[in-house]
This record gives sequence, structure tokens and C-alpha cells, in this order.
Amino acid sequence: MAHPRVPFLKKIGLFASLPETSLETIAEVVGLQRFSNHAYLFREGEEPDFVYSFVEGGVVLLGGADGQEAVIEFFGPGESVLLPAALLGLPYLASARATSDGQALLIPAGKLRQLIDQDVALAAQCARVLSRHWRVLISQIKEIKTHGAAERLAHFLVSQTETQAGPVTLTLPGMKKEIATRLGIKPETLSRTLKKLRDYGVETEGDSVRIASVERLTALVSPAIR
Amino acid sequence: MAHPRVPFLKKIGLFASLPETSLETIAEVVGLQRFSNHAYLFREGEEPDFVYSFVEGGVVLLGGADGQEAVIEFFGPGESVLLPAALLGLPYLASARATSDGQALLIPAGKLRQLIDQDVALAAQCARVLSRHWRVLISQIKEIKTHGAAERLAHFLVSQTETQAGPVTLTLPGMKKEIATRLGIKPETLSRTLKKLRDYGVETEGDSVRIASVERLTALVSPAIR
DNA sequence: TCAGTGCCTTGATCCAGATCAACGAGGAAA
DNA sequence: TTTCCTCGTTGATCTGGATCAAGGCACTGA
Repeated sequence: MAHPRVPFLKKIGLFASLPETSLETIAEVVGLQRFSNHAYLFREGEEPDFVYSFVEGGVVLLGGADGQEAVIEFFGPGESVLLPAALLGLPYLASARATSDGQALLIPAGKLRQLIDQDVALAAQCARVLSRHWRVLISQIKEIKTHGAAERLAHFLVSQTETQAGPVTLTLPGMKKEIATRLGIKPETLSRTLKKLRDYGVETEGDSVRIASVERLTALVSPAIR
Repeated sequence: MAHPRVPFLKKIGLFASLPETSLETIAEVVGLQRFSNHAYLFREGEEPDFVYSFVEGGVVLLGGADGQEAVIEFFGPGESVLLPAALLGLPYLASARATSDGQALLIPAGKLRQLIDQDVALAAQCARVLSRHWRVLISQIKEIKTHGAAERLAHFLVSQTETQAGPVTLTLPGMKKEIATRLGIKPETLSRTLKKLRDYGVETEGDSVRIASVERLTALVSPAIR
């Protein structure tokens, strides 16, 4: 008889591929938590109690002092945050604010630290998930250091959809303000840059963006970061 | 009877804490490789054959197209690079150029992918090493997005020494050119910024830097990233 | 010894994006 | 309705760092 929370675990990248036995063990210790839009799930500097895996809805990871907040990345369903801090038992380097209502699985940090030394499948999967995320961060660093605002915005938009070509309409993963810091620019600049991209077939309406032709935008992004 | 390469493995953060049995297994498959200054160990876009762990000397990790190279980070003795690409079997996102003569242990990527699914200690340690590195990258992103060149340089210098207070003399981990891109600025700007820091007790002489008072520099860096 | 070549510094100018300052368009509360 | 908000846009101006253009200095090799 499977644990009732196992189906939730299967929706999370970190756990999806694990064998049933591992899932049962983990299911014993996780809890499901609802959160509402704009709520802070945790703040920079706190000691990690949980790893958060999103079943529904998402958050924005923010670093830096108040008012000087730098958006690091957006996270949505199936993704997990705080694995690094939880594994090492070190204070968070970032805060997380919900960008919508949703639900997250909370895995107690202590338990996870214990399990990772006992369960190969879990440990290996953690390493793989961290590796994948490492690559995302590297791309971001490369991009900030070598490309201008318009290119970065174009790349960001393209990365928000699976579609490779043709027209799409997508919803921004947060407020324009947040998108702006994610891109390392100010809201005013985002506004103006968005206007420039109109020449490349990008129309905005609130938080939904219509791209006339994904290829057209992709062409703007230099080959190295595609 | 221990394998002759085990002592080398013990100098690497990734392996140091592993049990003897794991070390023996790994020692069977690693090779020791010398490299000389300015040599490229691997280039962006290639398929990963090895993870590189530095026994002596180090490299600079570079991303982006030629001429537009962004220094991501410097690596030295005891550190390992390419773990993420090797684990996932995806092309490198960066190149590595040696910043000195040295020796590295090469761990075949395929073997590692195999071992990580069998050896808990290794898998768990990979996850921890990746976690630690994740935090380094997050700090870098936060810093680029929220601080000016002078602050970033001050922080970088302070991070190059263990000393917490008083005077130090340290050696830069690469050419000034490279330090500049690591900081996300141009060599000319580094030169000028270094001059500004003279008012804060920083003197340069080739690739050695004398800091009159570490506290004085630390004070320049805003609290959040200290 | 002198040319050739990298690496770094300095000076002058330029520009992308920041900053400062209004202002309009929703939404919520009264 | 009006009165606040908060979010986003727009315009004018400023500025940190980039870019362009000369040198200077140390090393190498003939």
C-alpha cells in the first residue's frame, strides 16, 4: 500500500526518478504546505528547516538587502529550492517570495541530510539536480557579463516557452519589477527595452507577452547562449 | 596495500572525506596529468571526458565566445571542475585555461556517472561540493547585480586571503585582464579602480597586492555580501 | 644592443542604463 | 462617487564604465 503523498513526490524533478522504496521513506517525512501569493516562504540569513519542492505555483528567489533586492531566479512546479543550504546546514543566501498561490512539499533539512548518506539513488539525483541548476547559473553569469539588456530580455522571453518557432503567448513569471532585477536592469529600462523589442514582434499586455515569431527573437540572441 | 594514487585523492575536497574502499575504487580509474601555464584543458562546447581535480596549480573558467570571454571563476589546488557537465553528460558551458603549471587528477566522466549510482559516500559528497559551489555562484550574481566596480573589487581582494584584519600581501590568481572579466569590468576600468582603492590602502606591484588594513577594505563592502 | 611583442596604464570621449520626476491606469476601501 | 494605493510608463538628465587611441615597461630573441 503506497503512501498517499507518493503521487506528489512523483511530480518533483528531484524525486520523480527514485525507486519506490526511497519514495516511501521520503513520503514519511514530508509535509504538504499551502502558501499564498506574495508570502515570504523564508528569508535570507535564516537557518534552513526545509527544502521546498513546488507542486503548484512558484516563487521568486531574491538576494541582497531590502530595497536592493536582486532577483536570482524564478521557480515553478516540479522544481525545488534550498537544496544547497539544507545539505550544508548553512544559512540561506536568498529569500523566496511567492509569485502565486500554490502548494509546496516541505522536506525537513535534517532528515534530508540523514537520508542523503544512506540512499544512493537520492544522493545521485541531488547531485544531478544541483548540476543542472549550476548550468543555469553559469549561463546567467555569462549572459550578464557579455550581453546588453535587449539581448538578455530576448533570451529570457525565449527561455520562458518550450515553443521553438512561430507565434506564442506567454505569461511572465512575476511582476515586471521582478523580471527587471532578474535581468539585472531597472523597471524603467525594462519598460523601454520592451518597447524596442516591439520592432521584433513582441507585444505586451499586462503580464502576458505575445511573440509573433520565436525564431525572430532567437536570432537576436548570440549563438553562445542559445 | 593502498593504491599509490590514494594520497593524491586525499588532497581533493571532493574525495578527501570518502572511506578507504571508495578511494581505492576511484584510484583505479583516475590518471594524473601535468599541464603547463596558459594551456587550455578543455573548451566550451566539447563533450566532457573527464572531471579535473587540481593537485597543484590552477585554472580560470571562461565562458562565452572568443574575444568576448567572461571569466567565471578561478580554481586552485584541492578544487574540482566540470562535475556538473560530467554528471549530466552534457557539453561544457565553459573553457578552462591554466593560470600556472600544475598537475590535475583526471576522473573519466563515464566512470564517474557509473560510480555515483553505486557509491553513497561519493554521491553525497558530490552533492555537497556542488552545493558549496552553488553558493559561490549565487554570491557572484547578487554582487554583480547590486554593487559597483569598486565594491566588487574590494570584496574580491578580501576574499583572496584568509586574513581578517591588519595588513596582508597577496598574489592575484591570474592576469589583470582575467581578474577584470571575473569582476565583470574591462582591464582599463580595473586599472582605474585599483587606483581609486589606493585611498583605502591598496598598493599594487605586478601581480602582488599589498593591503594596508583588511578591515578598512571590508568596511567598503556592504554588509550583505561580507 | 635593439626591435618585437605582451601586458598594463593613462587620457579623451561616448553611450547604455541609472536616476529623478511626473503622470496615467487600474483596484480597493469608504 | 472620491481618495488612496501600487504598478507601470514616459521624459529629461546624469554617470559609471566602455571604447578608442597612445604610450610605458618588462621580457624575449637575434
